[in-house]
Amino acid sequence: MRSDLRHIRYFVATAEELHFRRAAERLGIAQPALSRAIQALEADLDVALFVRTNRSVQITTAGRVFLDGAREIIALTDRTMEEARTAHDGRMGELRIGYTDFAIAGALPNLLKGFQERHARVTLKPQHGVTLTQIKRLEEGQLDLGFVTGPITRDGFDQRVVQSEAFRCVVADSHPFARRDGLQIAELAKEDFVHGSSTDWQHFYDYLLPICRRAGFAPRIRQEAFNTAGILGLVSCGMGVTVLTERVCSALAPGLVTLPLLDVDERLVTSAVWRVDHLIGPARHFVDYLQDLPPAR
Amino acid sequence: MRSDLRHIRYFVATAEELHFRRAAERLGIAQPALSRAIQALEADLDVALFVRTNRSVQITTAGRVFLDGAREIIALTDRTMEEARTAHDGRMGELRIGYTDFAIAGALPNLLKGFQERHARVTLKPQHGVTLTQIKRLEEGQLDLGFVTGPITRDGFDQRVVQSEAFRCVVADSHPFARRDGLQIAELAKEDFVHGSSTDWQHFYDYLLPICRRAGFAPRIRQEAFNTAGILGLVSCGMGVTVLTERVCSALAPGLVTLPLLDVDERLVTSAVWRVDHLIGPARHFVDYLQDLPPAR
DNA sequence: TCGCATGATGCCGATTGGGTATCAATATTA
DNA sequence: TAATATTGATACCCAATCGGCATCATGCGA
Repeated sequence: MRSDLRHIRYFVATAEELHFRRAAERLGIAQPALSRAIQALEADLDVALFVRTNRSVQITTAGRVFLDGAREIIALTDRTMEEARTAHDGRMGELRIGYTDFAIAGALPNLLKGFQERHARVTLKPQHGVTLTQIKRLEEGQLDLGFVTGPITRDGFDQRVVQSEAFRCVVADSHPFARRDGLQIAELAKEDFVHGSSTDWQHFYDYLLPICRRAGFAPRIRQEAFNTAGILGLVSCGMGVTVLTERVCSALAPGLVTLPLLDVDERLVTSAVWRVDHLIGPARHFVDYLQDLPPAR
Repeated sequence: MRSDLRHIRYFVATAEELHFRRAAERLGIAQPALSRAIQALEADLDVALFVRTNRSVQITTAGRVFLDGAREIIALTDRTMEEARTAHDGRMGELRIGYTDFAIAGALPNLLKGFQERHARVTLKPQHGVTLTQIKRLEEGQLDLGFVTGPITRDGFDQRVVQSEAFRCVVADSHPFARRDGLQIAELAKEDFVHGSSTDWQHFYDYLLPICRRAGFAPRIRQEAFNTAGILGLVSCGMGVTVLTERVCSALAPGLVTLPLLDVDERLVTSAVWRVDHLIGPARHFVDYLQDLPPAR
């Protein structure tokens, strides 16, 4: 026999009443059942918790020690269950959010702030990851929500567009293009490019390549960096040019110039994505929050 | 269905393994039983704790919240049970000890100190009480051990003598008797006596009276006080004389003189007493400790 | 002495817990 | 592509546990 919460609840009532019939009434059971339950608990512990006669019930020293712990166990159990329910209905718990460089440079900070103001008991856990990594982690249940590049069409996933950005060319301020107001994409054909690492930035490259192809060239990538900050650093050193999006370019360090690509209408979309079968707890509230926002421009 | 510790243990194992067959093996039950138990727990909570396919088991946000609490509940339960056992076998817990003025002025402090050195996890709870009060509280289970005056012969009680004291007369240093080396009890016949309150000191009076009666008088009590300190205070103010015991008199304040009663052979005994049916936990260890001491002189 | 109060025990039926067998769905392998 | 393996869920059945009613044993008070 393993002692259960039932036994512990029966014990607390008996310890408080010190009278088996009254304790049984309080518990809504018959006195013999209570008598046997306490005996079973004592047998399991191999400890006398009460000294009883047919006239009186007294609690032992061990019983008093057990009573302190028993009250804590019950309180902790009730609290744990209540917190699980609260987490289930989304009012508390962790929300693991993945984000790309484009998301964190754009709409995401304000989204997180707005949501956090509405759900103070939810703990946001932002985790950087490129799009493909986020998708994998969503599948594995390691992320609740992702902010990724481009529309995602995948079974079991749903999404909502949260931002849409024009492409921009970034050059060093010493570059001949720096004094221009804008460029045609074809003018980059002979330039050295700086880009992200071939594994992590494959997804972004798959958006950039068709744009260049239409102008008759493939970007000649001479340098790779790990993230946008690294890319921009290499560009400002004159190692080449790059193409990023308007939000990433909106707060440039000195030494860099951003140029519109006048003949490029394509935009880079950032979407919030989630697994439909995992939309429970705080994630459900976040998606509700997103749906209530005006559409992204 | 009320969730039980069994469910909580099953849940923790499942949350740690994230695989029902392996968790069931670890718990020593069949996988279908585990499946059903987790479902029952989820139904009770009305919370999804896992997202399961036939390929994978993932824990939900609510599941993770519940896991934190579940681990605490199990640890607290195990600890509480262990402490109850420890208290039962006497290694820890409270020991409620009653004492008289005679006990605390005599052997008791050293006894408590000696026991405490041997049983550091036991908390001693000394509580002053006159003999009759202590007996009542032992019967009610409010005390574990008493240090009372005189031999106690009462069904269900056992005892051991811990000290034995001669009677002494105490007078103010301005009293004519103060320059004497000793007295006969009959010399007190005409004196005003200071004694304890008639209710609380009845038990002591029942020892004193036969001694005076044998010398042909009953003490003429003119003043009452609540305890020995009060009695001695009144005596030092010249309000009368008193008869106490040697230990209480051993550290007198200025203004008081102690005189042996040369023809009184009776001694006042202080005994440790306990209920035989209540000799469990730390009380048992204390009594063992007393039995190991040399007999009281 | 009798009546009452109180915890323990006996007997029985209902409910719960667990095992084996099987199913449904998916992934892997040949 | 078909066969096989894996995995959680469900069906059926039996054993164990829990709780109720009736009764017993004991002690106290009128």
